[in-house]
Amino acid sequence: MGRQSCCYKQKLRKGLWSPEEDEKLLRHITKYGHGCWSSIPKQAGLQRCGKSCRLRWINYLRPDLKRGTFSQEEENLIIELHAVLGNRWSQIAARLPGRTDNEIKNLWNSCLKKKLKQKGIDPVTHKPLSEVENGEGSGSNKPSLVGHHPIHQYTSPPPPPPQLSSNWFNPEFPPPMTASYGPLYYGTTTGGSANNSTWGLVQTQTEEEEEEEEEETKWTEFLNNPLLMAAALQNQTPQSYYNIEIKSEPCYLTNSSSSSSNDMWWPQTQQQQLPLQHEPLQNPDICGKDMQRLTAAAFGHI
DNA sequence: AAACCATGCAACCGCCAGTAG
DNA sequence: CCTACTGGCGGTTGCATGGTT
Repeated sequence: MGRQSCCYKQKLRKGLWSPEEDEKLLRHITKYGHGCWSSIPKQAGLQRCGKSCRLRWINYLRPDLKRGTFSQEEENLIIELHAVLGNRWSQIAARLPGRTDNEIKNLWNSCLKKKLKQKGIDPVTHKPLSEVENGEGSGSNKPSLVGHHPIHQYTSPPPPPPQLSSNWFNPEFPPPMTASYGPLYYGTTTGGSANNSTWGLVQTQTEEEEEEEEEETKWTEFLNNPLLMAAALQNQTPQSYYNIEIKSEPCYLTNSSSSSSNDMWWPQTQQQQLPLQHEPLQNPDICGKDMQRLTAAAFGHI
């Protein structure tokens, strides 16, 4: 309410982009790279703010964007990643080549949420709705762990769950409510190939509340002890964590020292960018920046 | 045919973190 | 240290479009 946007202050254009504006921006970035976004509008002859240009480029003009409807696999992946990352759209988008965080966010809000509800799953907690309803007012004032799932669930997965990722929209999903299901976990089945890594629901042991409390203490300890975390991270296979990492922006700008007019910014191919199964684990990141800081601390970078 | 409604999507807003001066 | 600036992110809004009454 209080303050005006940058566009207002500078009397800049707002609203939908015209094809002419698109062309100007595209031509400019193609030729010079984006460099400093705030200076782009001037250089490109646009009556827009830098932020607006950046958004337009990222969400619409980028040449590596995959337009069109989401495949079933993509939808499933988004749901699975959302269970772990919560609303960290940019990190989710980093796992889906050619998709933007905005696109994914829109899909989630307009479509996937509904689908999950229809399946009886709470889109926020990813637990069965019945459980969520019952759980309310049960005296548990603990903050939701969605998007902040304890790392040990990934490093030491329980036995393979009954449901795998591809079953999200099976007619038989969700499974019969005979058991209580906790947060999603990701794990690698023992003795199998790396391809046996699966997502699934953790069966919680509601009767063991003491143990739960102990687990929570361990988790707090874990978070507060970078060395423990670092050890866990180092034990990861590339498939663990689903290769979740700090947003891996496609590299549009090469090292300025080696840049030429031809190689300065064009995006990597999708294959280079992120084949889930082949990319080595470089920046495992379950809890985003916080985790990054902690792991950095663990390795003595802080 | 017109009015109304629902939906999807593009873009804006405001906040935050990082960084340069 | 402090401040201003910038880029990035998630939440939200508003418009266009298609479907329904």
